[in-house]
Amino acid sequence: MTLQEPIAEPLTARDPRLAPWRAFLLAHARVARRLDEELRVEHDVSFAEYDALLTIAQAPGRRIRMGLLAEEVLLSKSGVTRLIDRLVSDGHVERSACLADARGAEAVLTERGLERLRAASNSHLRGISEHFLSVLDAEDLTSIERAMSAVARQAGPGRSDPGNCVTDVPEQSVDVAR
Amino acid sequence: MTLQEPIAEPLTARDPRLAPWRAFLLAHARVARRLDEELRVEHDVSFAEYDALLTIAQAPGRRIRMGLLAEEVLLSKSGVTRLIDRLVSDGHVERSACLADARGAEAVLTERGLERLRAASNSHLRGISEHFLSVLDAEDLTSIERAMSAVARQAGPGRSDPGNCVTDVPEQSVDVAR
DNA sequence: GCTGTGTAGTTGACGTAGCAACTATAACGG
DNA sequence: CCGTTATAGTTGCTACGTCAACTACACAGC
Repeated sequence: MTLQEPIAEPLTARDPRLAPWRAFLLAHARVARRLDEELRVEHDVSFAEYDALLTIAQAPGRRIRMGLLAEEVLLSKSGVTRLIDRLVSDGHVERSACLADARGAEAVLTERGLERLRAASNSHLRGISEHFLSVLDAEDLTSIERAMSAVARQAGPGRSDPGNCVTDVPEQSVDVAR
Repeated sequence: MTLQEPIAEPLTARDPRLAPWRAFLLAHARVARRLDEELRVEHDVSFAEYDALLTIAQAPGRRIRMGLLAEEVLLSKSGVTRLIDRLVSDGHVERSACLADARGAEAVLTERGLERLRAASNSHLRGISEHFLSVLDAEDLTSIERAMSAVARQAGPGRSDPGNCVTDVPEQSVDVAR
């Protein structure tokens, strides 16, 4: 189909195409660990918590439904329940009943949560620069984005109902970076 | 250093260079989840267990020191202890005292473990093809390998003593794929 | 050879995530 | 309206992984 047949041969354990795959796994493991560690040490926030805070901050009104949050941060429903539990007890988030749907709950970012996010985003973005972007040139970045998007699309959504593949992020102005 | 200055500006939350980063995270999360799920459903083995079995199988004599295994599979020492505990109770691995160092222990692959690995490697390699390689052409692969290796190198080893960056894998003939 | 320091691996306590079961509400059909 | 079915979140149980403390041995240097 492309230069070489995409699936064709069963692929053996020493196929050279496994090298990029292994590099991909290794790179992710190392970078994720480092960023998580940095966030914890410098801001007492885990990577998952940071991701949740950021997602809530970017949502309209700085509030988001639990289910939607679960999709955004790639966690199960119960995982999100517990993550929000922690953020609530830290005072970073408040639970709020959903007006439109009495079953629903929303996570609302508190002022404290926003401050924490702003502070953490500084070092986190620096970490991304340092551990990821710094060794990649513009060409790498376009290539990676295209390839990784294709992979993500191919692998499909991570969990829950397949009928709800929300691709559009709210994209509100937050700019926690500055 | 490259085409654009490596770190330069502080990087804001809406920098376009974050898109590849996000795609990278998403791709990893989805593919890793899928592969793990497939291994569990089809062969009752987790991704981590598979990785350990494979690493042991590739080591000389199909046995490996615990510490070395920890580095290879990107786990803490205690993580490996427990992983091997599980594999031992499944009958896939045996613990063996180390002749050269009485403190040490080795994990030895059993016949059963090797069979399991062979079976699992079939579907696992198929999964890698399907969820990762199938959407990438040869050019993508070289690009990804180079970029990801650079990232992994930059982020440094995941844990433990920095003085022991073993890059050379034993590379014994095993070919569990066929 | 004994003592002090370093290293290999295990264990205990804990944190986090997942699945399945459950509760409460919504939404639909008659 | 009322029963049926679907959906949103939470909870119990369990699996897995980490750190810190611990045990046992190795390897100096005297």
